[in-house]
Amino acid sequence: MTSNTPRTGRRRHALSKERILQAAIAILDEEVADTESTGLTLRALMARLSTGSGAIYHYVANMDELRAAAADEVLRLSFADVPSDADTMARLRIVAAEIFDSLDAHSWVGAQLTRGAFQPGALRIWKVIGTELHHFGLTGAALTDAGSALANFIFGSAAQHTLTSRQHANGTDRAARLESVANQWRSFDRDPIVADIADRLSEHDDRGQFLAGVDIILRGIAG
Amino acid sequence: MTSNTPRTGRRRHALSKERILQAAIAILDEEVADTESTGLTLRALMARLSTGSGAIYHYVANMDELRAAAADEVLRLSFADVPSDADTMARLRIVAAEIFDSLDAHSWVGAQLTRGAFQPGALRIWKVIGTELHHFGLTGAALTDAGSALANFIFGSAAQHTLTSRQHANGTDRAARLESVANQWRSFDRDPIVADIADRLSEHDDRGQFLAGVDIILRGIAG
DNA sequence: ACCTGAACACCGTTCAAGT
DNA sequence: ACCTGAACACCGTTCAAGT
Repeated sequence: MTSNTPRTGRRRHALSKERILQAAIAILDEEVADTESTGLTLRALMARLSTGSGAIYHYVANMDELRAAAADEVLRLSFADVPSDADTMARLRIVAAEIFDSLDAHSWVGAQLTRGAFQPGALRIWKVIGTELHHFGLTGAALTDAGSALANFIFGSAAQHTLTSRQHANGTDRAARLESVANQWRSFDRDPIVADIADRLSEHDDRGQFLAGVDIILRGIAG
Repeated sequence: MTSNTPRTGRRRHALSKERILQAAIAILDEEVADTESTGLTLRALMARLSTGSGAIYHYVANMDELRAAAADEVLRLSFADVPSDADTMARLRIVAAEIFDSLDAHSWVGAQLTRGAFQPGALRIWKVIGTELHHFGLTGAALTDAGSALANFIFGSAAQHTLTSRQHANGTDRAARLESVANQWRSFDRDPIVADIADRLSEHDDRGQFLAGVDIILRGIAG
């Protein structure tokens, strides 16, 4: 950012928390292989930054905190421009769509949000929802009940969506992956209702289903 | 089950998938310490069953599959008695409450349901919800939209609830843990809306909030 | 202060060998 | 068929040592 480190022509890229965070995001974005990827690994981070473990631990408390920070960073960038003129419900719909697109572009974020311990990304989502619902006029238990309905739906959708996210392997495409999940369901349980759900799963549009869910909940809140 | 292995008076407890599953559940139920527990470990399983790794791998494909099966088993037992006379919405409320109580009694299940790969427990929940919504008269996209709203809300709530579940450490009680989470939120973000949510978090009743969320979604579906 | 890298205490999984 | 347990290829984290 600032114009120091003018020494070496090809500067040594001094380490920083910010640089580590960006490297972590880059690795996680690339890591999405057809196989169940290992995710972000300290050793992968060391290789990319060509440094040792001690250097990284000088800036980061531990790997879990780094993973949580990476997910939060992706979400932070996703709340770009919510028009202030729209009404609350319309704004919540826009925010939800932004979150979905962000999760879809970075398939690992959904899984990260429901990992143990404190997740700043989850708090970020809670905050934007809570703010809008407050503007809508809700307070107290009505606000937290409505907020938890919407936030937990988003967390659950996010975690599920990690399995079928767009940005996955180069080899297998989304349709093939959806069909494979559907087949798993069908072979695991022969019940016709499961077959029905599996049929729709393999043909269906995740984004549309997510937004339909948001609308159901907003209707339940307003109604 | 059958009356064989009559040889040794103190029978050697022949290994089986069922016995491994029960041991895994027992370990996970006990593992809930104040510290972020490691969860189920192959070596812990070996110690409890006093056997080697090869013996376990003879019955189980891998640890992830075992963890998924353990969560599914807990959920299977939770759908005890749903009265057939009640109407669909009432039955869905009862089913949701049963799921919550199950998650609350086994704090690890919530986190497990949103882990990678195929989760039979998630399919089980989808199935019971889908069946009820089908009885209600929904089909096609209306059914999957409503089902995903309810199912994903449950998955998200489950994952969040793992952090504050009743059956946790012996030392720290639920109230203290909730207060600590609330403090983490407050110190992470000074925004008054966050403080508001944190206040209610530390005093509030998870079960009531969960059921309120279910009611909001059911209202959105019916409305 | 910042960085290196060996060492440690763990993981899950495999597999030759026993019965 | 069922089980044993050493060996392997990984993890995240710590820390004495360098600059």
